Amino acid sequence: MEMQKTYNPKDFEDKLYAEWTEKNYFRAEADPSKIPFTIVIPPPNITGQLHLGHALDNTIIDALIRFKRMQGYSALYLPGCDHASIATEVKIVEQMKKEGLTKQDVGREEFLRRAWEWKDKFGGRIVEQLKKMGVSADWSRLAFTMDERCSKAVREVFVNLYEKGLIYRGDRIINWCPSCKTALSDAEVEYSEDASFFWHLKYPVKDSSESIIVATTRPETMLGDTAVAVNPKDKRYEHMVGKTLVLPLVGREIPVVADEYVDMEFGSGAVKITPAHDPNDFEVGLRHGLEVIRVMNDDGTMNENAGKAYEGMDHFAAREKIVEDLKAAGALVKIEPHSHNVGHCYRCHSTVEPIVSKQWFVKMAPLAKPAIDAVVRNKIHFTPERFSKIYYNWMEGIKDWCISRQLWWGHRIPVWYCADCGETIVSKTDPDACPHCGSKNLRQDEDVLDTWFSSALWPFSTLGYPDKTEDFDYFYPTDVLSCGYDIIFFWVARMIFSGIEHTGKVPFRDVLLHGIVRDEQGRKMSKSLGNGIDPLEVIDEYGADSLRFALISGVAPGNDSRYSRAKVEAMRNFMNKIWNASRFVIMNAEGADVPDIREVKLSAADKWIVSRLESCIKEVTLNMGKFELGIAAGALYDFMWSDFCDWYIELSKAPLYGDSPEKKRAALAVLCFVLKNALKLLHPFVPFITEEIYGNLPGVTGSIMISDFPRYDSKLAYKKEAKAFEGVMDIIKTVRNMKTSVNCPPSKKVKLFLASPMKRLVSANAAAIMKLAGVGSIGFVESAADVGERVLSQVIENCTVFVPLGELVDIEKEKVRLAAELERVEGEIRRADGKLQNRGFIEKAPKNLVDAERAKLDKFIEMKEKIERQLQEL
RNA sequence: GGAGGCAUAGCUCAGUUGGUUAGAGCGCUCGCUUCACAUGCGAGAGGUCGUAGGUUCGAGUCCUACUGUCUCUACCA
Repeated sequence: MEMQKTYNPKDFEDKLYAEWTEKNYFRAEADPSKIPFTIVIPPPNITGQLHLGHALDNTIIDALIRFKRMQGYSALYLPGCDHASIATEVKIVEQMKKEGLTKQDVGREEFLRRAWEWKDKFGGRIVEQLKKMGVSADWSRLAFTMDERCSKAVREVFVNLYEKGLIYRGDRIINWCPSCKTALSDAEVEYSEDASFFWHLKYPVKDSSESIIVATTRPETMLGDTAVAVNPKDKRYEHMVGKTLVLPLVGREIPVVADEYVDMEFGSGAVKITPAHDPNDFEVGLRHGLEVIRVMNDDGTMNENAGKAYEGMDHFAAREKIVEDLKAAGALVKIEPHSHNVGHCYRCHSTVEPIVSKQWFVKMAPLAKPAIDAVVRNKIHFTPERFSKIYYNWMEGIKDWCISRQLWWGHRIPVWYCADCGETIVSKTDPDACPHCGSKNLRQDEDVLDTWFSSALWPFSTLGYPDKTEDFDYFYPTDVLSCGYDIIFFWVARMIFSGIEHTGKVPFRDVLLHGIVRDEQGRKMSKSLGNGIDPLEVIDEYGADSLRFALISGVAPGNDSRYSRAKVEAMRNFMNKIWNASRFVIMNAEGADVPDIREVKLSAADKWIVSRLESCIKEVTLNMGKFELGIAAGALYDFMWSDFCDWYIELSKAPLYGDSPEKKRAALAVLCFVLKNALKLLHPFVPFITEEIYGNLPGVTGSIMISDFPRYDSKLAYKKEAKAFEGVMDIIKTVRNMKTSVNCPPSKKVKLFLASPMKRLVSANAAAIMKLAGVGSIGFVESAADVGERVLSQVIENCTVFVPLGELVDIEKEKVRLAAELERVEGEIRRADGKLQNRGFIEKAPKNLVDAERAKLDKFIEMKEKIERQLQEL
């Protein structure tokens, strides 16, 4: 088959993916003769399309999966999507708004119909995007958080937790989004420093001329005040404690209480207490038995408790009016600018109102303890390690998890209330009648569960839990969990305690965290900035492999990275390089009989590249194991481009186009051997191009994705030979350098003279030296004088290089250059000598390092002598 | 308030348990119609590794403080 001159991924990416799918290569079997290796996808939200963060996620995971699959594991990449309760619901509400409809207009049933329609559309789109990326996921196991399997797990878990007393319902302060009209968990609130004001209010003491001043950032909540608190140690207010105040505008009589919570240094040292609308005040209220008066409705408007003047007003409007009225009543002391942290809904960004509400909660303390333990005892390991500290920090201070949401899209809470006897029924299956009174008049809880409640079960709900399925037995616990560090709390932590609690096992052994993919200027990609990148567009322009390699190279675990078109372009160039190198090999191998490298006599250059390949195998394998994919990718980039293309392919041209059939056979054998193995090493990162080329290699059958990953072979390491051959390479580099330094065109052939003990090696590689350095003849001499012309000379390890360049040589310039060189070498001698003079170094450093340093010193001393001789001869 | 990250070439970043003369890509300079590739080839310039101490035979790497910067987290009304 003819290969195109340039790499054109569109010619084969889709075709190969279809072939892989058709041949069922992605399917992982519960095969007892193999070791399982499992990763579950961080399920993308069905709210929209994939972005570069997903692309990074999936590149990392797919690389690990393909690597393990090639190593003989039964590698399962389990794909799926998340229903993303609140996020999707927001989208659907928006969509309906365009039609002039609200949730209430269409009703629950129709709303859910629309949501499923949305799911089918976007879920399908996400799957297509993942396929474009080349992800080798087992689509036969495609999961969705609201499918039957996962929903069954949700009910199982809810009921079990309830029965263990770990789920309860109660009135607590929660975060309320007035726009989404639902409760939010603490994790779903984002704080930002907003400019606002501090309103100082004066509350008079009953039947007295005294008053107390309090400051607030939310004056409208004063309607719900049921006390004023001061610090018990505060001398200023000692006499006030126990007195009664008259709440302005309302006229309610409220006590002054003493509570440690109050910071004497802050504000006036007196705090108005609104138990219904502030988490701290709620706690104070509990301690002092204060009344809880809600003055706001769920939609953020004031309710009847706020009084007729404000009822029905939005709280922001009410705020203005209340401030006006307070001012008129003489209760407003002053207003000062103040910036403070305000919570916002993570989906719609409205200001979150803390309010008292009846919600379902998960009791966290008993769940957090074993989850912390699992990481402490290294049953789960974080990469990078530092994230375990962040995990501990959060887990140790965790509060109960509010799991009920006043939404429709999601898992409906499996709780029913009997209208006749008031019984609460919590059940895995829908009950027909009240077990207490037999009434059929049951009403299911209206609310759904936090979307993260089902995500928390993902590693086992997708594998069949609670049923004891073959998949569950074989693939669970999973091996690696890879995702961005931004969802440690939302997801990773919750999977850990859920896995331990419900399956008795940690859900995965390794957590591999990556950073955020930012834009070229280092900004987060976001809708509002319009700086998001669609992976599909990048793939369309450069191919999936280029994108994958760009995302993964130069990136360390846990570190943020920047996306730039230039980076992708550079990697596209690398793909083109691989493509053309392969084209070179295949063209030369065409029609020839390519032997195994063990059947041919290897040249020094051959042994060198094979040696380089072996160390590359070692480095890639090692770093894949440590999740250092960036390092592995970098090693491959260097090996492929520098070692294989720039050096070996050029070196191979001499035997390839020479007149010895034996040497040609050997070179061909090595070219094919090295290329084939390099492609295998590259395959986990760039699956398409490697598969396409692999199929064109002579004598190769089958797919690269199910071939064996290369194993380091010490018999092919050729350490000594490789090192020796580097001497030849140094000669070539030196000659090139010399020619450039006198503006001699590379194509102009020069005569080369060497004073070298490596005479045999040089002679054996004369053809390569002549070709790569642009040399016409090679001679051996003792010193520059033997050449008999004006020469440039350069002392390198084991060798002095002389190139007669006649008139081009400027003696004075040459003297300066040599003097500089001498200085450098002398510097090295001082450094090495200093080290060796140091008794501590000799005694404490490893012996091989000391020996190496001695050898180095000898080498530099020899070089110094030679350079001095050159200078003398000039 | 608490915690964590980052600071290395003009730019973007690697640098594995401390150990050769600190690397890459992009950019820059010079030279190349070399029969795989100009999405290329060769040569080169460019860094006292944020500052100050410390540990060590040895520090870009470990410790402490400081400066700058980013992020997470938290109940200061």
